[in-house]
Amino acid sequence: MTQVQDNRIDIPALLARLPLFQELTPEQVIKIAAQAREKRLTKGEMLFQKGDPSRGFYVIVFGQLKLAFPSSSGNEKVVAILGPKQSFGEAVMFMGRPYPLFAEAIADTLLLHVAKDTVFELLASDPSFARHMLAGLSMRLHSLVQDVESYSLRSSAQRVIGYLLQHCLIEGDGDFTGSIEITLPTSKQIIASRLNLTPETLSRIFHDLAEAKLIGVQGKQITINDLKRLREYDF
Amino acid sequence: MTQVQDNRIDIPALLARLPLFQELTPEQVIKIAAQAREKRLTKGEMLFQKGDPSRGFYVIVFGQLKLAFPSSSGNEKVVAILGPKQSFGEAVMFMGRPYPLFAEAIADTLLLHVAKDTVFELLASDPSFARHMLAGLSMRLHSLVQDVESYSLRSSAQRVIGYLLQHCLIEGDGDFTGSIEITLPTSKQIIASRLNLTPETLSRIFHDLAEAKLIGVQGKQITINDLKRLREYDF
DNA sequence: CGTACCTTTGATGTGAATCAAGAGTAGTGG
DNA sequence: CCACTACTCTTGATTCACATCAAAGGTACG
Repeated sequence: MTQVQDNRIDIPALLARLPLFQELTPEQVIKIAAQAREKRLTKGEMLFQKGDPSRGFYVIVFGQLKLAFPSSSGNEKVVAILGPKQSFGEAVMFMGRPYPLFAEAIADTLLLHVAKDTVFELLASDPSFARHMLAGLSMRLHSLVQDVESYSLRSSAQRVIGYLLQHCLIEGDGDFTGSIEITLPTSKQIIASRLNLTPETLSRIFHDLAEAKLIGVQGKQITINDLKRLREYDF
Repeated sequence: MTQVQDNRIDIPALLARLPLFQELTPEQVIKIAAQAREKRLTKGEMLFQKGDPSRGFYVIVFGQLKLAFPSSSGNEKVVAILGPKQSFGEAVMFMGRPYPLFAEAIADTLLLHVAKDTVFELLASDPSFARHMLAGLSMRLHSLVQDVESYSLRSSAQRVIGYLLQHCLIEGDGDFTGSIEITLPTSKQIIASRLNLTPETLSRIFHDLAEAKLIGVQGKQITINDLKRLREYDF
């Protein structure tokens, strides 16, 4: 919230820390920063709708947003929950097609928009940028493939466990024998959709896992009591 | 089958026709061709297993193969059915991770293997190659996102219809008012898995659509009688 | 021409969605 | 600070789409 009020942010420094721009020269980073557009969103605001044209890609400075498919029957399918330092929209930009999904801020958010032209100039001048861009898209592709595997081969409980385990790796600092604390990044509703579940089903799964003493649930705080047994919970 | 016996194929000419290599100079294409390795597979043979390391990517000259996840319970999940001129394995190559799925020939197949080093040299020397590679990965990402949408938002019948409609666009040559013939590229078993269905369910859906006079089914020959009504079949 | 696999058809089972209420929990304004 | 509104989350009863199980044709191919 302190930064929201601050209109002057050190954009070059911020960009230079992103994996995507890691190997660029300071001059290149400054050039991108100069050409990038700031975009502020308040919670609940739409960044783009499905079908909108793409003019570049986005980087999240702070805040949080979701990428999701709209659906006739009101319920939507969340594909990704994104936070600071994450970028999105690259693939759509390279294909010159309209967005296949919509983006909505789920917290007050500051974004940088990097224009297509800026990217293409960089690609032409710096092969290492191309490699990073390719690596970035490859990662995205890989995790989507993982999602497809989850959706088609795993039960709802297994998907929830997979989600928790993935977030252990990020948050858990070495302490693997004891209990691990996770803070859910957003509402259970949104997480349920991300896991292709209804909120009711997610709630029941948390309940069952808690009853089996595998985890503890207290609002957004999840305690993993027995990592080993959770991994093997394979019914 | 005639080409299988022929050990001399004009590889440069073949490569030059691929979208990926479209803008390369003749010299570059010849260089790739010289460094590419031929790989022959007979129907049923594995190209790589889940977990194998990647040393480059593949291009299909002729034949057909499937990319799929193995599953403990024997049943597998087919992610892609690939044919001539299609490439695969780029993303895994760029990430330096092992394959997340396996590849199996579903017909006698000839592949070209382009080594990682070759790709990286090209990337460094030709920005247009980088753009094509990025466009290629973006397309792949886009279609995976479509798959995720299908799996999570559409019913089994809708997925089957979507599959048929997609194949109309490729095979259907303008004649939109009359009936359109489609030849399924492989067995119904594999197509069912690709659509996240059991063979039984796919069979029943074909039966229902045929009963409603929307399509005709005769082995691998599918006749679409009423494209308009098929598109609107939304139950 | 027989064996092995693909495909169809029918009967039954089940995981997760849907429907329906109630219990937190969080912001809002008087 | 407390009541008011609006969500979000939980819990239970019921339903349904699709899978599973079982068995009988078809089809291909050695």
